[in-house]
Amino acid sequence: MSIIFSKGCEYGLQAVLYISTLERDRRILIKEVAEKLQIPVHFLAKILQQLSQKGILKSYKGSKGGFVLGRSPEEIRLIDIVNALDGMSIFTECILGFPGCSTEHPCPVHDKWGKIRTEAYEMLADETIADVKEKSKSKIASLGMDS
Amino acid sequence: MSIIFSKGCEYGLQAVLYISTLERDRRILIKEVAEKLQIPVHFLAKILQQLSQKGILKSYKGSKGGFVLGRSPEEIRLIDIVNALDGMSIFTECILGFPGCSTEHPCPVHDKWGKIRTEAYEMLADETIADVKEKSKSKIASLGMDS
DNA sequence: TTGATAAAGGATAATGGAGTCTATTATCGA
DNA sequence: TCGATAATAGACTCCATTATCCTTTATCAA
Repeated sequence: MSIIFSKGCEYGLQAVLYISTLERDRRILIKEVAEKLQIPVHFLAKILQQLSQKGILKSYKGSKGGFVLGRSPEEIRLIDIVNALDGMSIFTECILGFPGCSTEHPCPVHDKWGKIRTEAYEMLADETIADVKEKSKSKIASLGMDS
Repeated sequence: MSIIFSKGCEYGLQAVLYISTLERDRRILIKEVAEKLQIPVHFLAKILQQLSQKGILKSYKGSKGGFVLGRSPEEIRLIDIVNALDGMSIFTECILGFPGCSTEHPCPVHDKWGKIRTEAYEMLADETIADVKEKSKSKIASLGMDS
């Protein structure tokens, strides 16, 4: 087993991307997101909750409630979502698991992995959900199809 | 939480790197590796066992037993160890967790992530444990020091 | 042949992520 | 004001990873 992001983080990324493809002011129900993306509702509820607390989403309780983006899509970067849900440890910890991996005491792949990790970081930090809106739309549109 | 490799895979990589820094024909005890790298012995035993079954290590039972490399260090690539312990799913699965992510139905970061993932793969596939032997030595030498 | 050694292997616990369930709180509309 | 709605919040279950323990098997040396 190897993973990049936790399941919750994957779900969170998908959910925010989905919401970003809809009308900006429409309040989206957890249920709708869960059904569209095939995510367990109660689990998704937790995740959207965290994203609300971090300001990435904004939630409204009660009837006519639901979720909207917490700020404009140009101001939500993929890294914000990752940071909110999984934190930044993936960008700081040694890929080989060695303790104290640093410039002074680098692991055998410290430099090469550092370069790749930086690229990954920059990708996530450069891309806003506005940037990928159209790609998100077509990917989500493909989800219903028989695989 | 986000991880690249499982704990077992990290330990396996560290262990093989450690063994590679020692005399080629010396039989290394699990206990020695575990103490040097601060890995739970019994857990490490399982991992070295798997690596033996895959031919990356060779084991000898009984007194004067222990582990040696299963083939020459020039023929053991980091990716071999990863493949033996975690498999290749990290190089095939969608980073956002979308099902059916492919050229036909790419996720929003399919191309960019694909490029980074390929670089990561190539790094692990290029580096043999012979290549990183000296770096392994100095990293492992630094482990005892007070952090 | 026997005792000591060390890996193999199976059974069992502990931990944490993933997922479920239910009660509570806030909001809307009638 | 009341009932319906929907997010919030906490407790709880489940399961895979991580870790531990113990018995068996193989090997060496005396």
